[in-house]
Amino acid sequence: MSLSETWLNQMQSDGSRLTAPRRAVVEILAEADQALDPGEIFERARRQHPAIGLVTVYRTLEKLEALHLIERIHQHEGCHAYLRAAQGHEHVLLCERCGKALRFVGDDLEDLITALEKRTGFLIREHWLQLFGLCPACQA
Amino acid sequence: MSLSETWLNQMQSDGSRLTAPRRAVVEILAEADQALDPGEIFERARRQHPAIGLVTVYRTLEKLEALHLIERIHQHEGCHAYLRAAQGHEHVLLCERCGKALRFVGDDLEDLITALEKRTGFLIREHWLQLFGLCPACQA
DNA sequence: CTATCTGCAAACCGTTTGCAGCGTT
DNA sequence: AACGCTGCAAACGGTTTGCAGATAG
Repeated sequence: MSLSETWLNQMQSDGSRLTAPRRAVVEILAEADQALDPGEIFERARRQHPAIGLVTVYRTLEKLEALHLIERIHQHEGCHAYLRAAQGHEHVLLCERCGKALRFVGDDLEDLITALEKRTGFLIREHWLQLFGLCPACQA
Repeated sequence: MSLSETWLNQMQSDGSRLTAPRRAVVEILAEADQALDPGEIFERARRQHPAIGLVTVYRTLEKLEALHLIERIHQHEGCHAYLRAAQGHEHVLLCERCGKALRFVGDDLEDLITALEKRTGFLIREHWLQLFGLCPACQA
């Protein structure tokens, strides 16, 4: 089963209806190898389903985010792009030039976190780690 | 010399003029122990200088950011708050409840980054690390 | 004296909301 | 048949811009 089918099933179990514009948005996000903002998603969705409205894109994003299937990615240029959500301890590596996004697992932070908790008295509950650079293709 | 004086000097060297509304904004940001958004800065600046306009806050933020004296902090709730810029390899630890921000130095990421570069072919040039939790006061 | 800065009002633009009709289940 | 979904248009709210007068250097 493809990722978009899985997402559609989850949406349906949640009480959502499966409509053509929604399928278009889900497919775009499930297949994307980079974070996309609402405008970009709208533009792409339009190619499959020209009648779609931007509002439907926003509403579908809201639902997908509520189900933790996608999440907002923060970058220098803005924080309005969405990507498949991290699973477990995944973080993200982004190409600064083409936007290509790669998720990776890497949790060597335990020691740092424990030391900081001791030093600052904070109780640390979450961490964000993002790496930026150039993907192989963009180094050329 | 206090931090706000240092910042004001840097602005002046850059060709900016030192005006009362600007001094108010600079002092607020230099002294803040948490990230503040334009509206919050405006509200506080107003107390010292009631005639100040929101626009001046935005324009001062722009200058301070261009001089790398402050930077935008990204949080779940939004990405519009500014904090004293990180120096060198500093990262940030934020209290989810009161917003208190602490900068810390902690760079155990070399190994992770080298391993990822080898594995993905990316050339990694930057990383963001943010920790979230509860400060000592907010744990009570 | 001159260039920069200021506050105001208006323009902007991405996002959200209200609504009447449509489509899924 | 019922309820959710759709696109449209209007509302919204934060940010930016144009401008004429004020002010730092």
